[in-house]
Amino acid sequence: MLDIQQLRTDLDNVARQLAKRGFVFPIDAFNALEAERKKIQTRTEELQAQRNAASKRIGQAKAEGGDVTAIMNQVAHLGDELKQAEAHLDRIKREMQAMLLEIPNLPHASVPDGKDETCNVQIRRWGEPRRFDFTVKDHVGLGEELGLLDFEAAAKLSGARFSLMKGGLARLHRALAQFMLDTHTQEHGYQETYVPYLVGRDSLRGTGQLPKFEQDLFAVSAGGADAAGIPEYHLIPTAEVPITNMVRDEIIPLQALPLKYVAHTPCFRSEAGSYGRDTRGLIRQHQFDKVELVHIVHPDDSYEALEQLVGHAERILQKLELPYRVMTLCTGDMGFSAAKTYDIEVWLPGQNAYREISSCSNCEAFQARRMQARFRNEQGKPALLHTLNGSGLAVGRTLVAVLENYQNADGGVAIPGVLRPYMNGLDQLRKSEQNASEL
RNA sequence: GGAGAAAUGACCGAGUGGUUGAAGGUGCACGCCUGGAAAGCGUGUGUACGGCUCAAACCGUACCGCGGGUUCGAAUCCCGCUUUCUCCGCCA
Repeated sequence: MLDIQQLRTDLDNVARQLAKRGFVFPIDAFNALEAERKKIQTRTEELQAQRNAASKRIGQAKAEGGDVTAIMNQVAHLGDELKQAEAHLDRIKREMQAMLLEIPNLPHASVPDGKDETCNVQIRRWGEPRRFDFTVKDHVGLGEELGLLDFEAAAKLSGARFSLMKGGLARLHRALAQFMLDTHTQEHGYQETYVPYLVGRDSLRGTGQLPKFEQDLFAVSAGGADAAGIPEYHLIPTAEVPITNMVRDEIIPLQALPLKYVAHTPCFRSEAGSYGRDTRGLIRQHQFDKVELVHIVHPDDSYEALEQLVGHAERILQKLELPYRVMTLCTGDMGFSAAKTYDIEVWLPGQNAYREISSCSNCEAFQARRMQARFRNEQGKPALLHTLNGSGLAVGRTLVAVLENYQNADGGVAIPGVLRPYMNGLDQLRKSEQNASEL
């Protein structure tokens, strides 16, 4: 949510900045609503003041045993008008709030202009894609030929965009998540958290998924779908939601900052509107695991924190020796809540392309304002925090990257060195039946 | 799922219709005192929104879990909800 004060005083500039990300600010509607708000609020408060003054006099008169009917008559007519004014003001405030909740964050000055992902800017590259002297397979071919990846079974159980892994592959998937958690907690100073996978609407509003992106979420109601108009819970689309909302309606003491949390969770996304995209394989699933990093920081420190955050995510790929590049997203490609976003894209030999494996964003005070997430500043006054989040990393996509980058001519897949301790020492996924049962 | 109890400021805690933003205490800040500290004494100590302002001061409004209602007036009365605790049932 943007600062209403800023909208009142600097509207044209705000509208111009939002236009860069393809958002058309309803200037006229806003101004009209704001003018009405001012008028009605002034009137309402005036009436309230009259009522309060009269009531006070009634109290005094009664205490002195005086006659009260004269004042009562004076104030009698106020009731209806006041009630009407209050209702009107309430309506306007709701309307204003609804408008505010639909407006995306302002892009930071350092974000490149552009309409879509073709305008993103590469800022660095790490590692060289390996050269293969055989025809590479993609992760689907590899996983299915190993007998460890079964999309048919997943489709039978749940439908499209679900996956089922077995044996060494399922173990590798778990190993990746463990490895990421261990690295972030032991080397990068994050506190591990275990969080709910079902969250309420307030939480989703806080981080910006609601009200605008309801169709991207899965809703859950106790007692089944028939029970509900408004669903009780939503499955988290990312651990960013539960983790960041830990500070909702809180005032964090200055010396507690920065807060750095990591969680490994499944994520659930409806992928509405992505029909036909990435239909093959593990890249785009309704359910996937992710290790998520969240920073809750002092506003002065948030851009430094963003650089650290990206570095922490990159560190995972470096340890796995997977080539990647870091992109600054342009204004037109950023998510709703972000002021600045870096995407990390990993090299996938099966697609002969770099594909997103992490997205790290500074949301500045955008989420904090929605959440009323504050800290007590140097003057002892509550002030809005800045929130950041980033994948560190998407586990499923990392698994894809390992399979494709570490494949051998015989269809086997080497286990990256850092993962072997998590794999009971196994150094290779082989095309043998035993493979699965050895573990 | 059933029965009961509770929810007040940073914290504890008083307050069953009338100058209550809210007694008292703790904590915190500042001052006095002291060689220094403690104790003691004094003063102060919420947030949000709006008006007027360059700004501050000032003024107004709202806020005692949340949402409604009754009333000239609600922390206080009524209704609904949420959360926490206790007991019973069920359960990984």
